[in-house]
Amino acid sequence: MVGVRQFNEDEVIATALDVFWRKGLHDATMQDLAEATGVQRGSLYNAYGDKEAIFLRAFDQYAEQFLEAAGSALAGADTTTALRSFFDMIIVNMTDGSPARGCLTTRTALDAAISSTEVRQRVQDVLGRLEQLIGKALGTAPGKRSAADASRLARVIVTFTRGLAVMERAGYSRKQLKESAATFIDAVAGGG
Amino acid sequence: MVGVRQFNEDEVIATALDVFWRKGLHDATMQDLAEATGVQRGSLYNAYGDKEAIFLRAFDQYAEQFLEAAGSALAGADTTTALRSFFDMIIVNMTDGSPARGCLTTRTALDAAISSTEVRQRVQDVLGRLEQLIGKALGTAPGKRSAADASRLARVIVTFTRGLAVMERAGYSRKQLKESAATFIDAVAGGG
DNA sequence: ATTATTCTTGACATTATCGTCAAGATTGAC
DNA sequence: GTCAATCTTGACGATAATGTCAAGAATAAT
Repeated sequence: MVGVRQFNEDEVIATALDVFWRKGLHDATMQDLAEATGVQRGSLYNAYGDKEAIFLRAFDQYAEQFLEAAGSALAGADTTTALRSFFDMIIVNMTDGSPARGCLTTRTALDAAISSTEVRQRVQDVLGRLEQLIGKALGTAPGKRSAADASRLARVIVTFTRGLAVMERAGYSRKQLKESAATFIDAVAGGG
Repeated sequence: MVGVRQFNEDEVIATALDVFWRKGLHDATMQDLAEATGVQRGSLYNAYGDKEAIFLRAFDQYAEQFLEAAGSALAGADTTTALRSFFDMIIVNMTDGSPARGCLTTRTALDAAISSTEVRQRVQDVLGRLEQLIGKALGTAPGKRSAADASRLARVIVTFTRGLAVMERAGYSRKQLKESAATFIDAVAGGG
């Protein structure tokens, strides 16, 4: 290699992730990325092609972190414990930072109409994998639930997490979100 | 009045609502509004001031329609029936049109970070009123539920509707959304 | 040291949007 | 029919974002 790259790619992607998380794919500009990373616009274009390519890398990094954290949180002894730590993780994830950054996946999903197929695919992929993780966690509980029920319930739970992300954007506090999550868990773990 | 306005304001606002619903507050341009309504940009600025003022009028119209429809749907005999027709209404509302328009409130909530206080206020207001409507519907059921429980559950239900709106944007079909809603209703109405 | 390659930099052209304004058109009131 | 107020129209300037490019800087390999 000659004329070697002057910046650390991992650091740039991590910083880009923060920018996208705070502003969203659509609203973050190359200018924003350049300022945050300290890498000039031209260099970013040279290195990655365009904004979306940077986003995809950043989003992939985010998705891995997120799904791993979800998997860990769901590894509780019983369903209720697993769901409690899972929702705690989710809610902290979206209410962290000042101002809170919200949920990147949800924000990106809402931009669906103006995003490329690749971006939409990434969102679906994360939600699908999350659903799988939850389904597995539900499935391991003492078998009073059928596999089909576990699947359906997993999707309901994923849907509810998306709802929490919207409520956060609408101004609900971490405490309020936690209370709703607790009520939800009681309802589905108790009766479903 | 002299030099009278050449367009019907109600029609313009209704058309603007359609544009905002399809594109979102942020992505709809005055150009879009001008083309859709047949009223020139300059005239719109003259009549309303700016894009947000038009949005607020359109959103208010939307909110009234929506909450009235929600109220009617929730007027069922028992809680389960009420919730079923409510979710049917919600899901049709967000999957209607081709391509589907999604949920305006949810989309607007996600734009929160870049919107004015007034816009955010409108979103909170709709969600709060919806929560009230649902709480009332739950409260009228044979009193096996305390008022506090009904409140908490109402917020959970609102949150779940927001989740459905996100899932719709992520690409889930009307049928899938209805299945999730049915599972959700069974869980909360049965066990909660 | 020289070379060839790659990266960096700043400028450029393009496109889109915003909001404003002056000139012209329209119309109710007298 | 004239007047005065209001609306309409098209043009304008400002700003911001995109993506491209040529010239210069940096460096690994020889």
